[in-house]
Amino acid sequence: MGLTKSEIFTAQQNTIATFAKVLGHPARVAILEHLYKIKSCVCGDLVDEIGLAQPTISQHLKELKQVGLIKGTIEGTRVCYCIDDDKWITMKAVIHEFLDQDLTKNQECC
Amino acid sequence: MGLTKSEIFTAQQNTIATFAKVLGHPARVAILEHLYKIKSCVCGDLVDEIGLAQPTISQHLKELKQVGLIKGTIEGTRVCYCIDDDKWITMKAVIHEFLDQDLTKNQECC
DNA sequence: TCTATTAATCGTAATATTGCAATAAACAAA
DNA sequence: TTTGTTTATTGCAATATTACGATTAATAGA
Repeated sequence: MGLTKSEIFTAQQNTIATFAKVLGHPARVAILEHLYKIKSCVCGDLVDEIGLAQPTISQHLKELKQVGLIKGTIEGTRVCYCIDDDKWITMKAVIHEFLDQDLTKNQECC
Repeated sequence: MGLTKSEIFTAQQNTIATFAKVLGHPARVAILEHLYKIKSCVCGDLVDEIGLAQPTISQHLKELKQVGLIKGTIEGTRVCYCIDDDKWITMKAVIHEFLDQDLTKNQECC
């Protein structure tokens, strides 16, 4: 079907999945890494930096913007993209909480 | 195309994306959470716990198994699934490293 | 052996994702 | 106004994902 049944999961589970999903493509990982490295950030730079066509980059930026991880400011003909630090911190907290579950070994089976 | 151009990204970027992708569905998040809570872990339990059909759960388990996050041991007619702690630790390290990039505010733009 | 139980696989339908060429939109500068 | 620059949008093709019914495979137990 290709359609996720989000209703049957908790809000937390859906939140984790939403953040993880957007990180689930190397281009978006690369974009975020690049936005961290440089201070002034423009889409054109990203097209050069990453080896994908401009519409493709634009689309990945859109997805990152939709979950709120980046924000874009129009500056003339250019758009200045940068990471939304608050959202990044939220994502970090959500994913960390999930990943840092207690590693009590399940020795009873396996 | 639907086909990710992994060649143009670094191994680290691809690794992050691979782990994130598998966490990018609430059912798989729920499965992992459940496997953490209980010690003895069986596929049937998961079908009851999560509200998806048995073939669907089986498919999600397969994806988790493919990235190595879980392992299954056959026990009679049942299969005992549990988290591969080593792989979990690897994933944690990889994702933490990415998420904990220095939050040096990009005040120069935005 | 026959039956029940459990999980994997197959097949299929619906939808989503990835990628890009072509085009549009928005603005700066000549 | 015209031209160039930059980013977004549209439209499309190819592939991937999600979900499930039907079936199969494997084993336990009567």
